[in-house]
Amino acid sequence: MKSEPEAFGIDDLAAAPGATAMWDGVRNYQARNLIRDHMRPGDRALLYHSNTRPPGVVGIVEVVSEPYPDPTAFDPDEAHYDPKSDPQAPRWFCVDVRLRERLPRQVTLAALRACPALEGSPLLRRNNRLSIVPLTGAQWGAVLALAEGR
DNA sequence: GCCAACGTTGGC
DNA sequence: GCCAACGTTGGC
Repeated sequence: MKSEPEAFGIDDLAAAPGATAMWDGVRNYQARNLIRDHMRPGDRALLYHSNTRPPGVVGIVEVVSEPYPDPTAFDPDEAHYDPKSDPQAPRWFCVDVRLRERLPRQVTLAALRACPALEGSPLLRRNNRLSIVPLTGAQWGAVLALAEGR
């Protein structure tokens, strides 16, 4: 799960009550489908900081809610307001996530690119604009191995 | 339904 | 700050 730390990063999540926050604002259909159709309580995800120097994976979060309609889509005062999302037929979904741990050290995009086990991951596709990408178990393990310096 | 214009993302 | 990629919009 990708976010810009300037907007909402691992420090913001850590500072939230219960280290838990609503992962809102996803406005991409592919990412929406991943949330709505695949995320369930207990699932874990890597937290990735984008648009920062250096970009990379910084922590592990846990999904702690079922997917539910993103309330920020209904609120004209919200930056991600979408008048086309009808509360009766919500277009956008979110989940609540809780910070489980900060990685002992950030796994930079450069390190991810240099890791053979991650070759072909959608995360590393050039100009990846998906804010949520799926990982295989092997890829998950490879990222954690990098974080632990193995 | 096509496609050009436009806006956004995000690495560098 | 630049720029490539790509999703979205809207005129036709």
